[in-house]
Amino acid sequence: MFSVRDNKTFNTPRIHSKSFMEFLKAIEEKWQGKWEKAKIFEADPDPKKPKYFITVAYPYPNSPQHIGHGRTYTLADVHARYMRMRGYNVLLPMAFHYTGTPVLAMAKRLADNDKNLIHDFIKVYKIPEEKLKELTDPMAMAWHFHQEIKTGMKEIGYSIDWRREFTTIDPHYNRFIEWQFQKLRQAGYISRGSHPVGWCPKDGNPVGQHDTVGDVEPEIAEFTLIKFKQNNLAFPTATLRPETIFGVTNIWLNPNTKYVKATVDDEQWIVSKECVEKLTHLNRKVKVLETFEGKKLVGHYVENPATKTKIPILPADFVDPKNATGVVMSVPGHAPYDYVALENLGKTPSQLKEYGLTPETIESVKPISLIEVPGYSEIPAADAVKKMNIKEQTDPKLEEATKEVYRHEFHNGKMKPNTGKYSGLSVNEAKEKVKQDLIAEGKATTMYELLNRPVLCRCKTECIVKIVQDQWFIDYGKQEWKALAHKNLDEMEILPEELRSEFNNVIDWLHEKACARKSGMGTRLPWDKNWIIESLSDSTIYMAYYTIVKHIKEHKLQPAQLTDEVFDYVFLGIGKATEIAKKAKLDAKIIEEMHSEFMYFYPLDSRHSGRDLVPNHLTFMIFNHTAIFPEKLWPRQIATNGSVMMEGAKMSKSFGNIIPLREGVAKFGADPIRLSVLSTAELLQDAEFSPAIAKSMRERLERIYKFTSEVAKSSGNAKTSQNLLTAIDRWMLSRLQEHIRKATEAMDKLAVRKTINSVLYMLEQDFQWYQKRIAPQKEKRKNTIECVYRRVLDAQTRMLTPVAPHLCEELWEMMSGKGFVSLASWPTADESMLNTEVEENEALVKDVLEDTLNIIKATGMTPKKIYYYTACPWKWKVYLKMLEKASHGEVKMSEVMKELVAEDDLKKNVKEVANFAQKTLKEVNRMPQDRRERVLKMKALEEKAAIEDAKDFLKQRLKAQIMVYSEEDSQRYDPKNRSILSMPFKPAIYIE
RNA sequence: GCGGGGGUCGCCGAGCAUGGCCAAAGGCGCAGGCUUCAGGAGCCUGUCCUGUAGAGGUUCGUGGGUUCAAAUCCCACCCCCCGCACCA
Repeated sequence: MFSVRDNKTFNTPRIHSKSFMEFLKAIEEKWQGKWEKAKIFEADPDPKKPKYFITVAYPYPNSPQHIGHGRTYTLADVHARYMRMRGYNVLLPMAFHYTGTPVLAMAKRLADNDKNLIHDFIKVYKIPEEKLKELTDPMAMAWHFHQEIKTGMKEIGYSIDWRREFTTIDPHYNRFIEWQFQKLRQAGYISRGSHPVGWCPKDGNPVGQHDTVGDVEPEIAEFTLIKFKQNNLAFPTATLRPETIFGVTNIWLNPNTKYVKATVDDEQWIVSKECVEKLTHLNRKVKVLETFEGKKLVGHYVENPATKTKIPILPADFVDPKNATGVVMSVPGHAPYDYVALENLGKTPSQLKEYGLTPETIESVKPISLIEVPGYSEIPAADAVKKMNIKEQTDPKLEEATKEVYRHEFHNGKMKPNTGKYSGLSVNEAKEKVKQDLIAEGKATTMYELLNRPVLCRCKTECIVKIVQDQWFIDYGKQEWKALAHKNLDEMEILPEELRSEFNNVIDWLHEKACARKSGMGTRLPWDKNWIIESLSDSTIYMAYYTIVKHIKEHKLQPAQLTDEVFDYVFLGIGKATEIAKKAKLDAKIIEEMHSEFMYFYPLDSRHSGRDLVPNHLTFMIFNHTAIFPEKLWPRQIATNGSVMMEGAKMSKSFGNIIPLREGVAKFGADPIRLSVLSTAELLQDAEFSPAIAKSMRERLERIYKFTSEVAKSSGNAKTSQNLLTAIDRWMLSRLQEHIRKATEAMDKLAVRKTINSVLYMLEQDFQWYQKRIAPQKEKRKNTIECVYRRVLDAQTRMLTPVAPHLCEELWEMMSGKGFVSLASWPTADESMLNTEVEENEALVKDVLEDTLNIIKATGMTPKKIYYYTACPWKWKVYLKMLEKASHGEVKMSEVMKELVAEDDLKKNVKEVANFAQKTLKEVNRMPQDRRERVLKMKALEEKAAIEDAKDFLKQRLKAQIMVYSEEDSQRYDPKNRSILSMPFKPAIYIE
């Protein structure tokens, strides 16, 4: 970094970090106030300007936003600010998503005095304790966080048009959603049916991952219940492997838990007591007739419905009454649990007696082999059990053994001849067939159960599966709809592009999505008011609503006035405005205004969100747009970003490592926070945040501020005559163009990290080099140098504005720019200032310095005098000739020499020429073509002049006297005859 | 299982889509020096190995291959992260 202290001409008052923080606070307030007053972010249709419409997924007001959220919003804001500087009429609006149950649930937890929640509210969210009571009202809570989030967005400086703010429970918005759903229904995309869901019987609500203790996703599987019969009494054994029915040797019941005899629909079943409630939730009619312990039935016989053999009921401790029916069929040949349980039983005759079983009964139960698997014996279960050395049926290793056997049998197993018509089928095929056949014959039925149970609801109740009846779905499974979604995606820009394939997959996977629930806030389904549209379904096309909400507010329209016909006209141009207006009792002009504003801003140019919304919200947005709007109004771009890591762990409430955004802004400043969340990672990756990063960003800004204010203070003129510019000035300006080009290219792809890198680091590096280089001439050329400074700072300030708008406004004002830098134009690279020659010359100086330092390092000497000898003209001639040849194919020594010798001036010293050509050959051949071309275009470099020009600088750096000669200079001092070693781009060096 | 992303010099992290000034940017850390009343900060130098002349050697998950040339292209394998829904 440049040192202010080095600039003796400047007399800087030192700003301490603390006071710089105060300074930041002051300018944040100052500029936010000015922006608001000047209404510069309020965008209205302007036919003279191209528009750019950006939206970000609106926040959910159940907690303050933290720095992690800040990344997504900041990125969108940076995008908006950039496009504004590129001359677009940019609209960036914001709203709040009240829909759903979480706020309700949280308010309830607060009312119930949930300790963890209260702790978070007070300690993390810094909510005064006396306010908590107020927040037990869900609306008050939502409103509180809504305001909290909004204030945070203002404090960090987002360029939002707040006139368009709304919430998703505003009655006007409800009307809009009703219209949307009518449209979906008319298009045939709404369906109805029954659907199994994870369910908390206490709360009476579906549970998803976020509703469970430990955030586990309830995994629902369909078990086959095979009915083993004792006369008319059915023992429905629950299994995931119905094909093994041919190997069933017995039935297991847990002897020490409660079972019931019950009427289930039209049959009599034996199931565990716990199973009853589950069956009820699965919509079966259950009536319990009798309750008893499992041991009561041990020793009874039942009939295998597939083989008609009579098999005994035996006791087993591993049987979990809470899993499915609590009745289990035993396949000891292929199920490790059954195998071990049977062995255990055989070894405990005393226990047998207790259940009235004889050793002979057990003896007669032999494993049956029905699947053939390569690499296993007749009895795979036995193999696995032996391999893992499992002795007890309670051994947790049994879980793994089961999986192993299943994996092998499923992929490589074949049904044996004793499986009747399934003989020869793969297990994979037989499984489904057997199941279907048994069900068709009435010998089996199915039951949903959680695979990963126990799953506990946040309220600590164990979850079960419920079949929700007559659930409403949006049917994303429709092929013709998928085709439209693909079409939209194909035409859309996806940032980062890597995620496109994920979108493609999601579009293919999606099927019916339950779109309404019985509880929560939101909009009621217009045709079935018992249902409330859930949050992922009422947030798919609301970007359109931003374009009209301004008018709704302005004209104080009533929800009832927003009829479906009004929306049809506004969004789809259907009907006649005057007629519709009359019917809706509003002014036709208003409808026209809304329509034209919508048509001006739509389609959506860019949609921003976290990448976690790819498989749901973002894809739903695509689908819904294609269902409702004509193709030319489909979204144009999706930009997603990864999350923010806090010291290595994902920042999230459940980890308790969040920093609320407002706190971060207060502590480190708005611009440093903006910079921090965008500079450490590119879109796809997770970004790392830490106070240290924010602090170092702030310090960097502080240095820029200090430096700029010094330059601004000086009388320096922004203009200087071209012919006063020296090589190094031209070099700086040339480099500047390159950095502008790179930063712009990166911004166009929203590679903000790269932009910041160019503007803040790469440009800065060159700028520092420039300052070092001109240091010896500073006084003499003050005016010109300051002019270069100003040019660099002007471009840097503009390019930094989208990420650090507050500081940049301040810098801009200091440098006496006109108006707001937020509205200034983004710099464009001036091709005419690109200068390869000065860049090559400067590279030469750098190389020379580096080589010299390397020699000093290797020899350990302290130089007094350093001599440089630049290559003589004939070497350059040979070099360029060889380059020329090399650009047409590989150069061969013999060929080159032939040509070279033909030249009169080279003929004289053939030996030296050959020697030099030999040395150059490799370099010339391996040089990349674009560089060859560049060098050939420049011809020979004025090396001597270039080094001569940097003499003062080298002297200062190397603390030695510098002499520069041309190789052929007759006056040269060259005791060791080093000069002969000189090559183009590589002067010879002699150090004394 | 299906799908997506990724493995780089102590750490973080560029570069790889357009192979070649790549021993590989930058930051952090570490070591030495300077500046400073001090704290912080700043500045300079070094930080894979070897080397008393600008050099050489070995590196970019593992193993192959393509090429005059591979961190970069191709193939196989190993390892890590994320998503799979009814919920924001």
